[in-house]
Amino acid sequence: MRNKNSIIRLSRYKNALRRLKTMGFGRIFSDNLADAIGVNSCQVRKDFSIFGISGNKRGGYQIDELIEHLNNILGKNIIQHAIIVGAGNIGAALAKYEGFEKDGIRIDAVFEADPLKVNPRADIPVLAADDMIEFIQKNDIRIGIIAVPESAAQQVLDLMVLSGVKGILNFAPIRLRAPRECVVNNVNLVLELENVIYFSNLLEKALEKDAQEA
Amino acid sequence: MRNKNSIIRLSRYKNALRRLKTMGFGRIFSDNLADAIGVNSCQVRKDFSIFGISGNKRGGYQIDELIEHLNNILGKNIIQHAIIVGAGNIGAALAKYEGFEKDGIRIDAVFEADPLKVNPRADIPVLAADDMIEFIQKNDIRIGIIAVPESAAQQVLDLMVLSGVKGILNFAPIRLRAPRECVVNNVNLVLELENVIYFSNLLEKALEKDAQEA
DNA sequence: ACCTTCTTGTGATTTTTTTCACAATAATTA
DNA sequence: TAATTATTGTGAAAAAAATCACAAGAAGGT
Repeated sequence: MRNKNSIIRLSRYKNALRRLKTMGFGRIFSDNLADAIGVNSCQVRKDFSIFGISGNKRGGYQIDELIEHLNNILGKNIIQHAIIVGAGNIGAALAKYEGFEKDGIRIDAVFEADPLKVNPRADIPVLAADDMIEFIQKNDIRIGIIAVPESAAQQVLDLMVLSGVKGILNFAPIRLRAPRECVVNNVNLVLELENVIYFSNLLEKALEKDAQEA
Repeated sequence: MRNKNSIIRLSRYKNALRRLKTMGFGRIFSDNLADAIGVNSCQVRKDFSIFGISGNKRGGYQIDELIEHLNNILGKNIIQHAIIVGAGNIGAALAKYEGFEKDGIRIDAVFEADPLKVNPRADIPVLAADDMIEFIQKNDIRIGIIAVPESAAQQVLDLMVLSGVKGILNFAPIRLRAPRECVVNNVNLVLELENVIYFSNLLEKALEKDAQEA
């Protein structure tokens, strides 16, 4: 785990590679890939170097091999099973999102506290929250997605961990506490948007200033 | 812009502060705040120092003042108007998400290419994609959210920029090209989940190894 | 077969970010 | 009011990440 960011980039590379492949490329150079994800080419080579991926001097990298290699590193050559907790806006959208399946991630079920939203016959079944622990244990689920309100999030996490979940993607806008043996990754939508607002304001001010000085 | 991460943390602080306030706190120390968002206390003080926020030695920080100050820095003392393009799973969920409004971000409209999904009378109106440029210009919209498929994303960005949008939050899983005067922030849900999978696998292997060695 | 050209792979360097450590100082207590 | 204690604010140090720069080695040309 030499660099936490490099692993995020590996996923990006894989994405870009898939696109480049459909565009007809069979091999690729570090600078093409760098362009595609917006970093510089040594970054690409260094990332590959860290994970022991090697190419061919002057010949670049074979795309198929590269994707295979990345999938191995990312644990994507086996289908990954996950559940979502919370069938609200975000939870429901994630359940319907096709992007996961395409990437070897299967959402096995959604869990929801509101009995009116429970629907075991849906394409992806929406089950009662009380059945979560049993489901996780029976199906050996390792990955959970939390899409419940802030106030319920910690409790959901605790139950997941208790049942054996090892990795959690959390959409509740709050920092959750998890034991060492469980990884938590947070996505905070408001925060991402605030970030855009801040930097675009900043940029606008900087450009105005430049214009005045010129 | 001394440190790109510090601005992200400012949003997190603000979030935590709101929570701490509802819990009855009136003032706060750097180590409480650090705990709340999971960093160490010098980080908090250094972040504040960078943005000229100061507290009271031994007295800590007044929460109300601090929130006010953060809102100023983040440009959140004025309501920020934004639009969403794409009324699919993600776009629709974002439109319904209450988190934005609470934070002074108003979604003024959603734009959608599919005429069947257009509904100008919805709570947040869903308008025809062709009307986007005019809407952005008339309403002086600066912030756009892209929630369309990968294949349409670049085109949407280009139109937004052309119309005057200065900051974009992109949910399409692709790197978009934007001119210097427009900030783009990417959220890639599959990638976030892959990250969880990678690190939880890694952790599990590491723990197994520890157990064997012990 | 040799020369030229292009691209990888990586140690060294630079830049960025985080953490340390402690002087300065406000609140609290005696 | 003086002594004590807790907490800030920040330069300096350490750690982490990105970039440079170039030797090594394939591919293609002559």
